[in-house]
Amino acid sequence: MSFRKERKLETPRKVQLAAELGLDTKQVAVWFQNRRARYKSKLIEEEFSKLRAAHDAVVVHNCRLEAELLRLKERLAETEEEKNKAMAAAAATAGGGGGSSPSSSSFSTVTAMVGGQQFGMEEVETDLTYMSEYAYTNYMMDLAAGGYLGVGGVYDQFS
DNA sequence: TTGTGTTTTACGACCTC
DNA sequence: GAGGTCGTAAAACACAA
Repeated sequence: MSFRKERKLETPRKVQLAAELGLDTKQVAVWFQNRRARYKSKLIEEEFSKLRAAHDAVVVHNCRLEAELLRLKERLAETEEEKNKAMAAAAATAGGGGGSSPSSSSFSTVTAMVGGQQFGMEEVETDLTYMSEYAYTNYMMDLAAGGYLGVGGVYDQFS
């Protein structure tokens, strides 16, 4: 009860407590030292738990962002393919009669929203260059198999 | 009963004021 | 020098097998 009120003891209080408990003042002092140590380690443990939870949430969020990026990359590739086909068809039907300029193609206006920010095709392409396909593949395979490794497992793969 | 893990008590080494 | 933290040994305790 005394420890709840005061983490450290003044000498008069220590002497008083020792007298009340029928103990040596040294025992009271040592008890408070040990009690402070336990209290401190408990606080550290709680702080660690909070940090770990925050960290795990960030890892999961990162996985989702990477998955979203890969989906965009795939969509980009499909769009590019359609664009090339359309341009080839246009060139074939024009038959050298002078068609429209390639730069006027509607495909050049394709954009994507990532994290609330709008990117043009080239920007998305550049960002996608840096993403980890390995991490994404493992993450999606785990989800598909119903054997999601948990945050720790995913984290291990990233680290 | 016993092996094992956890908690409590006590101490020495070192640090700070 | 008094009193603090830190690391650790030993005793006490809890509990599953």
